Amino acid sequence: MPSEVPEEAAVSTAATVAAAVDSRPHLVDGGRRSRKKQQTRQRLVDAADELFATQGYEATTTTDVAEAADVAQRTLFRHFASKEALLYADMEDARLDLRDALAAAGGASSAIHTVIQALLSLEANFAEHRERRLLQARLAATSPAVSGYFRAVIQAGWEREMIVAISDRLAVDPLEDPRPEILAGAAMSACRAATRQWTASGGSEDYLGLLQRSLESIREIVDLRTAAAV
Amino acid sequence: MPSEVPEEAAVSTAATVAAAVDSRPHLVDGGRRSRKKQQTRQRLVDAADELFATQGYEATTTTDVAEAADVAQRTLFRHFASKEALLYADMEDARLDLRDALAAAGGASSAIHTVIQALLSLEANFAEHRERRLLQARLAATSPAVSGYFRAVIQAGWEREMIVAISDRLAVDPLEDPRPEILAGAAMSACRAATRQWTASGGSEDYLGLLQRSLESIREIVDLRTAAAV
DNA sequence: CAAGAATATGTCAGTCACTGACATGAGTCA
DNA sequence: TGACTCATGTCAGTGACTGACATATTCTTG
Repeated sequence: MPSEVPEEAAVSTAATVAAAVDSRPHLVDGGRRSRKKQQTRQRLVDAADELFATQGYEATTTTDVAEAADVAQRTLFRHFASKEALLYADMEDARLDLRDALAAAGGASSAIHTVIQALLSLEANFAEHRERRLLQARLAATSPAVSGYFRAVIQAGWEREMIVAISDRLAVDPLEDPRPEILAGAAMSACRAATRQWTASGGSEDYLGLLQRSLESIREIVDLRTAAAV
Repeated sequence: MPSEVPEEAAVSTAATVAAAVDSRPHLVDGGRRSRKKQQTRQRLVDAADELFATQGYEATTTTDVAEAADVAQRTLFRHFASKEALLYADMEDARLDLRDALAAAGGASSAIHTVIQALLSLEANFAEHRERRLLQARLAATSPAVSGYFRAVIQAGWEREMIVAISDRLAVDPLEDPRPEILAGAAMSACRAATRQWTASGGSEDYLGLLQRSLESIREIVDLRTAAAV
């Protein structure tokens, strides 16, 4: 078995969930200064999307993006921690949305229901990002750096949100009880599978339906026998 | 939901499993030339382990490792695709072992049983790598690059092996049916959880027992209710 | 055994993501 | 207006990784 690790040993408790809603800098609008900062950020994201889409991910340098956004490369790295973070700029918000959705779905009858309900509720918000998500999927298909970032950062971050919510709800210690982590891992795998199907269809299929079917089939993995078919 | 991707659209079928056993260059021993090459490789791995353990991962440069192994840095990168690959040098072998184990466990009553059986059978072989696995876990805890590599490369590779084996066995298309991927994701999360517990104990607890308990609890994730405790 | 083909390694120069330090200028606030 | 904050520019790094070419060792073949 591979070796892994606490990922971030001290996970915050759900008590912090409600208080965290306001930690989204680009939604608060202090004044001209922060407005300009957000404009710069947006220009960078737009420039990156454009260049990634036309030239490909690897072929685009961070200097290219910075110049297209008419800022110094140094400025790019003051807004984004990495080249990959540019592509997944919207995902930090989505993670906080997931946190809220998990809290809102806390009343469900079982943990798996909470998770499914929360993830499905997110999809409504996501319909608007169709183009961007197709781009992300297409680039992840062709660049190991992108798919690696997705797994290592985005997916891991989402799993952590679920682990906190689930273990809080079950009143278990996620360092002792593996079940929250397993459920979170299964849920994210279901999301990946749904996204793969959706992407393969070029975005034409109904994503919500695919996701729902995929998430529902988590229940079946215990009884997969040779006889079974789709 | 995050966007992801085929990971490597065309997955090989289980038909290739048997034929792949001999694809481990450092086990075949052609003559003096390949023997020397393997010695160089081993010196690099040993030097890396030593330096990573004493100075830490980030503080060790690839040039440090190369010099400690008395080769050029360029030679290091002819043997290993990345700095992280040095640390997880044994994992490529382990993946092939997993492939064999999955084939061997193919007769189990259900897919989840096949997976559990295969993973548990691997643990026997792994007892010998105790030190190295503790090091890997410790470094993954402190370095995002390491934990990211683990998730993005090692774990993803193992999941692919499981997906191929499971979907072959169920005679389903893994691009259409999400269940093999979900099961694989759940299994790897169980492995991570077990490894985390084992690492937290400093390697003193019985890893096989932890892994078994963790893998068995995959069955329970469907029925997690608030009432339940450990 | 003496070429000659393969190939593992060394050397060197280069690319690119990312960072620390310092300067500057626009935005904010008393 | 004047002091203070902070987003940005500039510049000089560092470090992982790569292509190209030279060299030396090993394998092969006549």
